[in-house]
Amino acid sequence: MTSFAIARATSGGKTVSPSSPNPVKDTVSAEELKRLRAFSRSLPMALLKAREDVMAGFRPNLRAHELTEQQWRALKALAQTGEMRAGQLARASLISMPSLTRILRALEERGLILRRPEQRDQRAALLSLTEAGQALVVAVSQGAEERYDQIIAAFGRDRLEHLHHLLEALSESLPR
Amino acid sequence: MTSFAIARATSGGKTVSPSSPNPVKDTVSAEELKRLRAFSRSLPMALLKAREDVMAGFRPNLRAHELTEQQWRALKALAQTGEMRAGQLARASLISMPSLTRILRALEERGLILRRPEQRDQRAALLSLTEAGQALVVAVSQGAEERYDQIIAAFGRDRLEHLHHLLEALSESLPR
DNA sequence: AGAATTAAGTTAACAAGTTAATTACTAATA
DNA sequence: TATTAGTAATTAACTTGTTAACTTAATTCT
Repeated sequence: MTSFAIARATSGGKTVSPSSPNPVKDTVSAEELKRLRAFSRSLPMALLKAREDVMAGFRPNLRAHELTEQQWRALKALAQTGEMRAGQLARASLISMPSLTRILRALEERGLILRRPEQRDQRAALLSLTEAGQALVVAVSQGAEERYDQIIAAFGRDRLEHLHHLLEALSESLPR
Repeated sequence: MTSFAIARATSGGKTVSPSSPNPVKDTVSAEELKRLRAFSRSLPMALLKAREDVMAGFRPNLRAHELTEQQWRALKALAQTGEMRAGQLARASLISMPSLTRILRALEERGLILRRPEQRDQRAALLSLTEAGQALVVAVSQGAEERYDQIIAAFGRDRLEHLHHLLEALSESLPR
């Protein structure tokens, strides 16, 4: 409705009409704006929306255990790999080092993880789950698997597998 | 391939050996922990990683224009749809209302958007791009399209299309 | 060995996500 | 009409993402 159309300085359209009080500007017509790539074809948006929709089903379970999504990712990675350094954990859980520092502080205060210095490299610290941390991971995992069953039932196991493969191929095909 | 049986801490493991000084606890063996769903099969993680990898190619362009990712999403949605209310914009750009409030404040201070009250509903405000905002969207879009060309070249147009369809189907198939 | 360089983590500052509470207005109902 | 319920947007409090600067320890180089 609203036409934010004015004049187009760059393209060869008609010149500013004599009655126009404004000089030529870098303005864009509404038509031009709508010719831009639609949001529906934005890959980052599509990935974000899919992730939001999927996570919506997991959040209640995490909340019930007083865990944020990122805290859960860190615990899960430690459970799967065992004792590891902060840098490793950051890469495994897709959490940046500054965020991880804060998250580990919270998990440590809750008694879910342990840190112990490494002999070889005094800069590094080795991280691992406490028994309470291990028990929590198991408990949360049970709830999470139920959600996975829902997703598989609704979306189909084969399509889910296919999606995983496509996503992996996408990441690998991208430069960098 | 991988078997995704859940580790069951509560059920039938062996009982505490007589030599064990500890009473029965909710402990979990390392074996059990590693039987948990692998991160590689976590759909939220796969979507997050793919999105990160894709966005990595867009960020330099955004930074060059002093825009955060979310500011860009808001501007882009306004460009595509035209004047709209905050609630609409929040849904279109996948930004929560509290975040959007802050983002709009920043964009307004930079002179990229306008707000005007709506007659019918005095609570609502109508948002639109200023001419500067329109020009910025066009400029950023040009850089973004170059990245899309890279992605298509590396991943393939047909696979990209296929991925879009799968993601849409996933969102629609999920409950809620 | 001593100086410069590199690496692992932390801290700082600001933007954004999440949940809950609030404000201001509109719609619905008695 | 007055009361109640609902809606749009903002604010508040806390956690996380992002970039850059900084600290400390290990490595390299002369």
